[in-house]
Amino acid sequence: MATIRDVANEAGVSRATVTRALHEPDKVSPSRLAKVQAAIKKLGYRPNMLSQTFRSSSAKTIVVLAPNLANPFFAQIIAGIVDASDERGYKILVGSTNNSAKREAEFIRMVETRLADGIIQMAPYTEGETALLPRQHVPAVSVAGVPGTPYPGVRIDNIAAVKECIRHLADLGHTNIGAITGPADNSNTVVRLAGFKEGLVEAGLRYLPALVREGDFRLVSGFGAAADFMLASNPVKPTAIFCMNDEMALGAIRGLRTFNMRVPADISIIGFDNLDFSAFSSPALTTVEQPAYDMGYSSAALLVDLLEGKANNRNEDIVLPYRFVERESTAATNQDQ
Amino acid sequence: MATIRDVANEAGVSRATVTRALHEPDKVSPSRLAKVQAAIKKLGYRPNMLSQTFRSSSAKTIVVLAPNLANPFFAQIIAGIVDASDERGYKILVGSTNNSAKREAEFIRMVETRLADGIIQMAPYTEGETALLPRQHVPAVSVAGVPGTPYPGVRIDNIAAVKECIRHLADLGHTNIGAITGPADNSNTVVRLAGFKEGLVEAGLRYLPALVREGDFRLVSGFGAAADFMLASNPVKPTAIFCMNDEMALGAIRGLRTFNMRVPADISIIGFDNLDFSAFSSPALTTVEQPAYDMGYSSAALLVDLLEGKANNRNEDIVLPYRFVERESTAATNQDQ
DNA sequence: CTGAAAGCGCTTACAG
DNA sequence: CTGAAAGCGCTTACAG
Repeated sequence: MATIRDVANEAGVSRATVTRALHEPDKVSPSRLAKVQAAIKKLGYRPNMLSQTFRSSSAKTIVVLAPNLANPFFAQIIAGIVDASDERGYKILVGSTNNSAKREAEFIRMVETRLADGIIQMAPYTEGETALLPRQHVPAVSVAGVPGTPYPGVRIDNIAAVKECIRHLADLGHTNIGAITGPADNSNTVVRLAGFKEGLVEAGLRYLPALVREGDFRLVSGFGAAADFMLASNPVKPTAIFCMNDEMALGAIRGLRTFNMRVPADISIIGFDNLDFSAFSSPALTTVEQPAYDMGYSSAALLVDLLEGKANNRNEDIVLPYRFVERESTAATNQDQ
Repeated sequence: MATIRDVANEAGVSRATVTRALHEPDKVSPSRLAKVQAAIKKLGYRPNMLSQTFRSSSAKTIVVLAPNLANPFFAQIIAGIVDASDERGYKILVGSTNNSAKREAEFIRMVETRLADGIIQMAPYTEGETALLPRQHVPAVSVAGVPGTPYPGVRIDNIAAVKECIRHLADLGHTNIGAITGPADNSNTVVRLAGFKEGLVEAGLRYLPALVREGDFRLVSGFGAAADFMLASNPVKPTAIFCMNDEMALGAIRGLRTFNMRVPADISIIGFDNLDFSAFSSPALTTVEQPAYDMGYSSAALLVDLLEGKANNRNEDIVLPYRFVERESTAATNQDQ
């Protein structure tokens, strides 16, 4: 590979002049500029970006910490992050933590060692062994998280969204409203569960732990939780289930079908996220739309602003609007029951 | 940030000794080693990886070129790529090309400028303006592509897989078998269409262009194509449709429902990929399983082997086994028709 | 085992 | 506008 020295020799100028021709061409005399450009072309010169990056000690790179890359909701967010980063000239390094504190620490170290400039953490966990990031002095932004992180985030108002779901169900006449949650230590689970309880109270309903099952945000866990509801000895069965994401809702619908329960005739199901699939399932899923792509886009834009000193560091969350989407999976209580 | 010089001063040794203490500790006397380690700890020293990377002129980074990051099939592949890369000590840079040759060129340049060591291209396009990569001298591997790329790839035997789908349909008594394809210029579309035609021939059936619709691999396009079949003036309607991916198949099922067509009673549907969702849809989708995660994992392992000279460069594809998965969306032809 | 020196490829004051 | 020099932080022969 040709270096700047080769170009300088070829063009008969100094290396400094080559640099200037590259970055501040108007500060170079036309004749030399032409010579340099000819030399660059002749030699097929490309600046060594490893060197540039080292010199400027900025990698122009953002690490995205994702708990689960195969999750389609996260995939949407990442698509938004990548587009915003591209526009701002930043590269995206993917970090799959698998909820391991050790893995997370490695990525934090990448920022400490200048390999990356900042971190976007998707759906950060609550206080647990995976909550390393807050303790480090690393530029960070969370996306699809919850209030109260020590760094700014881009999210929706989860509490309000969940309450709207419960109100919808209560308005349809449901009194035994169940829930399928995410992992108990997940911050979104905690917040949405709070919203669930508040929604119940506002509807004049009681919170019954027997009507709640813990899932892991994946399809199968929704299937299993639904089956568990059907098999439980508890005589009180939910006539409606709020699921903390669409995948579990879709899994639950399928699980219910195994027990010959029709959705929504026998039982109503609500999801959360509004995946593309949710509009095309049978029945189409009633859910809460999170603007995943926009959330990703905004989080990257926010982090870049922070890195470039264009945003105040006041640690305020950007709260994007959600949208309640009523489709076919919810209906009035079945009078036969 | 403390540098190696600070550590050397603090420990009272030379910088070379610090480097050795870091990388070849057994070549350093125990007493100095201890001093260096103490200094590192005291100063909280972390090697500047930008500098290390520059010195060794290897970024230990792989660029993943993805046509569409939000696609769940690709998300699975990426998950595999990331895991394999992590194990081998490589980082993953995400490149969203949006099928733009200009964008693709930028990522190729990253390799040329040493910012990355190689490229994994997902589902590469055929000869078109987006087929820049083959012409460059850049270490590359394709994943989920087709035979004939100028660099090695990890894929399944698409032709055989599609033929198995058609045979399944023919065995069920279908004679009017339609197809919903991907974009016409997509290499997977081209290859699977060839398999479709071969399958028809082997089943003693004729290929009818009127029974083929072009989609774009997304849900809505499957929906639209199905609607188009129903609305077409052509009296010959398919009694079974082979869809080139699961998303379009799921969209098609939904579209058919709009016309009161039941799957599989009135019409059979086959997908391709076997997304998680496909097992949980109603009806559950008959499809071809591509080992997406493994394909991603293998492609990254292969590229790293290539980069490190551990694989011969003979440009042979790794062909992973697919699996035909019969579920509920296919059935014998409806006798009423 | 150890250190002084040179160098990776680029850019940034500095002096002219 | 231009070039010589110094330096970013690290590592690699080289000599001892």
